[in-house]
Amino acid sequence: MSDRNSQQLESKKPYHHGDLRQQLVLGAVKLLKEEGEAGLSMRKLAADVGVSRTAPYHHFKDKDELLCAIAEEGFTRMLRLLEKGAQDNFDLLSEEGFRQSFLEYVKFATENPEYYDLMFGGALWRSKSLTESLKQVAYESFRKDLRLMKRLQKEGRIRADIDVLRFSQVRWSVMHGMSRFMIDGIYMESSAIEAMTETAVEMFLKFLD
Amino acid sequence: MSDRNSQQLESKKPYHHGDLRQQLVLGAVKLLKEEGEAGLSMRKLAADVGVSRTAPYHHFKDKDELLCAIAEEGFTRMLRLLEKGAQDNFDLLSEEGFRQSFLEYVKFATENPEYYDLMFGGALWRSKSLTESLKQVAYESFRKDLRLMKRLQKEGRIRADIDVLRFSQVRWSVMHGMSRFMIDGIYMESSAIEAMTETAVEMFLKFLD
DNA sequence: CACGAGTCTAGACACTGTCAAGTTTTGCCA
DNA sequence: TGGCAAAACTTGACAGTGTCTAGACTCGTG
Repeated sequence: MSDRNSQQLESKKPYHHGDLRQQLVLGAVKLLKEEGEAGLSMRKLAADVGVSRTAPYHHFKDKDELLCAIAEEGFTRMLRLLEKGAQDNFDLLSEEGFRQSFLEYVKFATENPEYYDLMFGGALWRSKSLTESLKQVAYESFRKDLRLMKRLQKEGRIRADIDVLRFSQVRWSVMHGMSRFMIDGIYMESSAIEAMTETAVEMFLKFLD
Repeated sequence: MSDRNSQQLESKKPYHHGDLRQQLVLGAVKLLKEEGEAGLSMRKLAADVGVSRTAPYHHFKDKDELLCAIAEEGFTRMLRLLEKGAQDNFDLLSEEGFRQSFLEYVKFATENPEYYDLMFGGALWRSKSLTESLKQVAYESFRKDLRLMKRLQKEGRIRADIDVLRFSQVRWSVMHGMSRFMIDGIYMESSAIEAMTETAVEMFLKFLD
């Protein structure tokens, strides 16, 4: 009884347990962080949160749907971070701005591999189990980047003969490739990040001239 | 009895079943191709090949060790392809050579996702279960690329002030990022490959001038 | 010809995702 | 206020997974 009350105090409990959905997502991220992808099971998660094995299925149709929810949160987190960075340093195509945006992207990826894996991992995208809302936020991210590039081109910061769609895709590919190599432990020395970024930035800036 | 004999004819059978190891790798690749990563289980594989569930464990300590063997084969396949390409078109840093090497890499990745996933997937690299022989062939691939770049720099095809290690890493990152986006179904239109490659090639060539 | 190594098998265990059927709790409306 | 449908939760069950152990077969070599 006192358990119940204390739980009611620290988080409003609309129905029985409380906001289980939120707690499941949080708990899942924690499990992923601590034990990796293999360590996240519905049953262990349920036990961790303190409900029966099948309780999560009243909030998520699937394990995939849970993973989609995490990925979705990942995207919003990332967008928040990148937007904040963009405000601090708006001139994306200055040498410093470009470098910063690159480093911030890879930093997010390497510091939040649990999220990044789900956001850009084949597990979700390749199966058709992509949640509609995840699709939306993901595509919005891509479109947002594209819009930014178009604006920069309109302002004359990118040559008119460059296809901004392809430019955006190539830029994202470099960042993605570097991030994946780091996360997956193929390039291991994190010192490489800065050096590689430096080379990449030089390349992009020279291309834009 | 006649089964045994016919099998003996089409493949030498040193012990009981025959070269189970090879057949397991082959069968696993087939399963991966047909049903994806989730569709490959030790038990199903064993049934497919026609042995008991635990038979594979006499040839591979782990499921991971099986996957390593596949990844290893993937590397040797890829190296063979790329080397053949390099012979046909030796001048890697000509516009056409650069384009070709790029396209060939992405082509291999998108046409053999079962291999590519295991070769560069976090599943194997992040866990410490990397086979020694896989590590060797993988690192040899990276070193090979680096040696090539060094040679090109010595020949004056790459400016002396460029750090070839970083150059090689960035180039590989773009190819890897593009490949991953395509394989994972995030960029879907395969027509994008050529357009993106075009942009990337322009960029690299301009960088080298 | 026997024996040990190499190869395969059946049985068992702990785990997984998820379905079906039942129980409790809640919000809402008469 | 009472009652009821719906939402949230539980227990039980099933098929599938990786992998361990103990035993059975078969082969090359002594």
